[in-house]
Amino acid sequence: MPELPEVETIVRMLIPSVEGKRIEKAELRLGRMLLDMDPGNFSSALKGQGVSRILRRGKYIVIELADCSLVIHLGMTGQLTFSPADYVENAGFVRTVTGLEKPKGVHPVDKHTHLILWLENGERVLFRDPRTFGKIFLVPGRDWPRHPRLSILGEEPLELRVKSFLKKSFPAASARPIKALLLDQSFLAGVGNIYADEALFKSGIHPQSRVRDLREPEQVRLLEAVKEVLRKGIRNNGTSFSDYRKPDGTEGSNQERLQVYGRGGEPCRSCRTILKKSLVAQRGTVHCPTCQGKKAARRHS
DNA sequence: AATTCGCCCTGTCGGC
DNA sequence: TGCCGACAGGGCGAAT
Repeated sequence: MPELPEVETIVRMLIPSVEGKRIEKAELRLGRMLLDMDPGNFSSALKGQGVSRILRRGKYIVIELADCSLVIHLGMTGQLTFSPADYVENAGFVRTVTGLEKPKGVHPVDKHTHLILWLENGERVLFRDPRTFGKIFLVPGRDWPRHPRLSILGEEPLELRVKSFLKKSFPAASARPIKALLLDQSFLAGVGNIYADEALFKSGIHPQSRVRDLREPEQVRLLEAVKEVLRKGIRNNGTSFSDYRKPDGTEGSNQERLQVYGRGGEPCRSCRTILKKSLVAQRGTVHCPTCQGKKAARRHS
């Protein structure tokens, strides 16, 4: 599922090929992906607009245009790809510098392709989402930070200073499991199930620990771990555990470097204990009973 | 007021 | 082999 590192990777890779270009036509193929707007109005609002800036806020992709902003959330299985002018739809083979090859990368337009932004010269931005948990909406001008979906977002994990953030925003009396807090987008914007489990493992904290039971050193360790696993995710171009793809259609590589997510029943890479899968805050959760137990907490202090 | 629950959706996988 | 239920889960609005 696309979380902060995946969305950041997509944005960084889209910028060089899309910023500064003009949208000739917007083709919305599944109306219910669009929020609060008539699909016809949407297409006419986008037509002819230049892309001035592409950025990320939490897990949202913001595409600023001349007089409105197109906001996209990829949900669980959303993909945003760039299809170059010479991309051949459904071609069995394409001619490349090394000869005839099957086209790689960008997924052809299929029944899961819900939005096509046609740029000049036949270039396209494709939004594809098999499970349709994604969302598309339009915000007037550059006012997207005040849109209800974005205004509730907490701080950007990679921009905050840990100590002052904790002082200001850590709900020290909360009885919630710490993992629920990490997933709460009004606390931190952009952390999802993968990086929450990875950060808890890295800091040696049990996902079910109550927020109020974490002492300051643990809080600091956890937030530093969040930043580290997110930066590592970005370095590796995101985690292609299932559907996530980069804008060129290829996979990231962070899935090869995960310590716990998706590894329930396998041995811990650190201590060989069998990793335990459970349900925490209604989310599938994997942790190491040894590295993230009470004894581990003492070991870290 | 804080927290949990139910729902949306479809491809994939394991069991029989 | 084929069918079917379980599962994956982000975020919102309702329920507790």
